[in-house]
Amino acid sequence: MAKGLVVVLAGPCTVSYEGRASSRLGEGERLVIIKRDRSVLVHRPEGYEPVNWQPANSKIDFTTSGEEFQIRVSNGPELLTIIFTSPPRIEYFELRDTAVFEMYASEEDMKKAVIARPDLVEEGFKPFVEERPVRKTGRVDLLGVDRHGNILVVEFKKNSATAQDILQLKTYVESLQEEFGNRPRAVIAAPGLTKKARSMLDLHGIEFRCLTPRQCSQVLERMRNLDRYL
Amino acid sequence: MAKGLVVVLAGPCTVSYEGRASSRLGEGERLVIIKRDRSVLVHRPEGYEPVNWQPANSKIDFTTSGEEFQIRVSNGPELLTIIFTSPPRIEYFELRDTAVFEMYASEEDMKKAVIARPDLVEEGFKPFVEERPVRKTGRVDLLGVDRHGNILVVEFKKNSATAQDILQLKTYVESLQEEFGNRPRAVIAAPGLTKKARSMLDLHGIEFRCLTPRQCSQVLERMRNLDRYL
DNA sequence: ACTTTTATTTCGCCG
DNA sequence: CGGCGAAGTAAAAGT
Repeated sequence: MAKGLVVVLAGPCTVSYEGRASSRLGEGERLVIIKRDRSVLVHRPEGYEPVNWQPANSKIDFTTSGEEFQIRVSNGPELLTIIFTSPPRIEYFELRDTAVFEMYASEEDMKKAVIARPDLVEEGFKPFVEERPVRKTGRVDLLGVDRHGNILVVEFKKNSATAQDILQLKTYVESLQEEFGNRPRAVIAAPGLTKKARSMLDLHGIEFRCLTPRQCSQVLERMRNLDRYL
Repeated sequence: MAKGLVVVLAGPCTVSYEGRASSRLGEGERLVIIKRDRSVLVHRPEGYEPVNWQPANSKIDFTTSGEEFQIRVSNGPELLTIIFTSPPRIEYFELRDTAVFEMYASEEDMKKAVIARPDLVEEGFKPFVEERPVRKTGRVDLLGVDRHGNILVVEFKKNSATAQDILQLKTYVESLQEEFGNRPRAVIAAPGLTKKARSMLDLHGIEFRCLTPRQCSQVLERMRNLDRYL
């Protein structure tokens, strides 16, 4: 098996798996993808998931006996066996890929949505500063006042807020308390909370507002449609 | 899943995704797999998971502009955009696959095995009800009586039972206690226990029965062989 | 190294 | 259609 190569085999095969569970798949035509990290995927012609697989760094053995071409992929106690009942079509792909995958926080969009519709955080909320610097090296996502004139800071998270998120917001609140003379209200706006984060809310006097990136993108989409009419 | 054309494109591309979240992937060579059910997978040369994807029944549009070949895959609010910066190599695979995939040794199978051989949990155990609802939104895997006529509930886990599993079972026991008037015995049947789970057993009055998916699948296999003789 | 938590989870079942 | 639970979940983060 040459290095840096992705191999795709296509043909009629049976697949069996023994390990944490067992599975059997009778004869049919599938794609078998062998990546250069020695991970193996067996894909049927439909569905997102591979029907069987083996993770990276597996031991891969090829055997031929008569018409049959057999691939054994083992990883500790896990064994995947693919038997091609007639010779598969084989395609080789030399893939160079060094790019970094970046999952973008849509927190920017959440902020935009809340600026457009402050009631997403709380009825009567009036935001007035974005990305307000705090504590030498930090920024609070959004700062404003609530309906009673209390200062209110909002931190956005596109995934469930973690314990660390709560702690960070807490340090911001403490800094702002020193700066303003009294303690601002703090709201973490996120689609959820990890268990630990939930238990920390009361302890640090931080409030939670459930806000999903999905809601926010819908708000923004509605705004764009509205803009088109004006 | 009778017959299907699966298309594999390979070449230098950038990938972006907008939907529940957002992602960006700079230029690099990948495999793009378009299945017959209009699901799309973008695979890098390493790793089990596709870096980006779109599920079955997506809307797929192809556009060419100059050197660029663009694929837009949309599914409701989700949009995946693949831009090939130079023409990709394209391979077509006609795959016929009608076989039935069979998986053994799930939690479901553990339950089946115990119903066939209740002594796997305990001598004299008589199971009565499967998946009995409890507590508005929960279900206890198996409910029956022990040799002394005490109600006994069994929860199956195919991996080592966790602290969370113990807590869940505890809440079920408390609910059933309210419902039945006295506290049922509770057994967690799993191949093992995490350290924390072990320390919680006595505390919450829950019993542990070591039961592996392997044992269970052997029991079921023996039953199948027996059926063949009758 | 082990446990816990997350995920564009996917997938299936059941109401 | 939504909500919940299982998955050979895999992968990442916390302990």
